[in-house]
Amino acid sequence: MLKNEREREIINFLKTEDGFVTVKTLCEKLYTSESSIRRDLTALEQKGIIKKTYGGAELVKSFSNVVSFIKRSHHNINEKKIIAKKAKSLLRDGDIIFLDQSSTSFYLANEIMSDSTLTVITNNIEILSLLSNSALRVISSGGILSSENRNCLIGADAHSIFENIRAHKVFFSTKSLSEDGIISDCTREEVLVRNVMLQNSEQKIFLCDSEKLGTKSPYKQTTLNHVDFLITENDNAVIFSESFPALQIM
Amino acid sequence: MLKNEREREIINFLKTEDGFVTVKTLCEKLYTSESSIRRDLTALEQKGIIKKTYGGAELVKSFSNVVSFIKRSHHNINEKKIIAKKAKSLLRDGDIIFLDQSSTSFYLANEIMSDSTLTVITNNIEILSLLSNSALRVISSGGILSSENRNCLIGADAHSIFENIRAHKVFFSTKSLSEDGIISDCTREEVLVRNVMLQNSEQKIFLCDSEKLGTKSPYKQTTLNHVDFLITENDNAVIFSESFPALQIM
DNA sequence: AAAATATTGATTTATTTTGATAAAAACAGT
DNA sequence: ACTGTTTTTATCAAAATAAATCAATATTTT
Repeated sequence: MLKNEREREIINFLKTEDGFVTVKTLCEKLYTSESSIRRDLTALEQKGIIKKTYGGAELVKSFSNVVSFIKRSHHNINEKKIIAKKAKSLLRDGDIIFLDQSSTSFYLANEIMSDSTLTVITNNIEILSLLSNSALRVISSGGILSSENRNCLIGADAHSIFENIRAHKVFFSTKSLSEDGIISDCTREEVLVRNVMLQNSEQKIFLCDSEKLGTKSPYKQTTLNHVDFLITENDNAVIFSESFPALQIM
Repeated sequence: MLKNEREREIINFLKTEDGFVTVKTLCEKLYTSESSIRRDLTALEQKGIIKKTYGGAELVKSFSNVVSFIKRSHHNINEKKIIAKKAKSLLRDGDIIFLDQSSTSFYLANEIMSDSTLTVITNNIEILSLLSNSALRVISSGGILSSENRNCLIGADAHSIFENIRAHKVFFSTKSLSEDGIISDCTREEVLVRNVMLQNSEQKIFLCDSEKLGTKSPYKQTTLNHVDFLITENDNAVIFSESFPALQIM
């Protein structure tokens, strides 16, 4: 692996992890020696992108737009990455996809960064920032920056993009999936915009780490019988296969 | 295989891949020697299309690393911060403002992060990311992620937000301001969306670090007689006070 | 067709990058 | 403050890549 390539990977790593990596981790992930990693890190530090610390490096804080989304708490990162990998396997060349405001969608965005045949439409500003470093065709919804999560766009202007584009697939995730197959979430406005995505997409793919399973949230999004794929990181979701025979579980 | 044919293929390769290829890969894919590939690469580099790196080459426009953005934003950083501070002094409580896709606007956004009475409308995704960490009311345009700069939204969906909101002030910046007062920029789509901002704002405030002074770019944005304020980091702009008596220079 | 010019790939030479090692520095626990 | 461990820095030879050179081939011009 070349220096150039590594530097990009390192930045990417910092962005998708919590803004910090150890030298060791980088060695393992990038299959290279400590020396090289250290040299890369000093180079990146001189460019002002990262800050070396004892044992590793972190993204510089001053460029909050590069870092912004890292501050947000992403839980169950590993589960979400597994789900993202599975979700990726459903994609075909040339697909037009909606990615919702969930963090799981963000990890999917990360997986597809180099699939330049795809078109991504999203209201998730973390995804927008991330994919601004890719060659993908990206379309953002407009709208009001959600006052609750501050990571997505909502309101009428957010709806209009999804109303006017027909997607092959929508990938989405919410807070809760109850035993009876009701998918629900916590904020009304976000449910509304996600609904528009669901209505205007041929396939609906629900990304659901098993922690959500068996929980309930105030605002109903949809039910599993309207969903084509249910992707979890393990096999816990098979309980739905009886009640929803048409649902494909991955 | 002929030279220009190869060059085309190389560019094509860079565009469809990750924005980076190794010399080796090119040798294999194009069935030719390292020497030829290297010669092609140096030629393409001189044309300014690619940038050679150890082991390969990358697209120059390449967004694909964060570096490009940081470089851009770091250019004349102090001047831009001075301008941003001056611009901030024009703001009143409750103002609704348009911030354009320029990096100078980004620094203004940085200055106003704690003024929670303001409403910001922008097509600059860096500003969007930044202000997602603030308490400001923020509205984003929709649109296509610009393929050139990868830092802003363009196209019809970008226009519509600015068409439907009337702002108190628009803060904007472009590549060039010539001696005769013509403000111009490099990409047509960006000029267009900025135009909509200008049309729908009461006051028009041009942020212009003095390096832009006396230069010209292909696409005309507007002229100084349509501008209310011209803000620079020093006094170089006073030369315009005679020709444009209505213009306020800061 | 011959001459002039440009392009190619092989070879050699120079430069950059790499990984290993040892010594210095930073850290953690006592 | 001392000790053992981990991490950093500095250095160097080996490996990988780039640049320069040149004869052979291809292309264009005359």
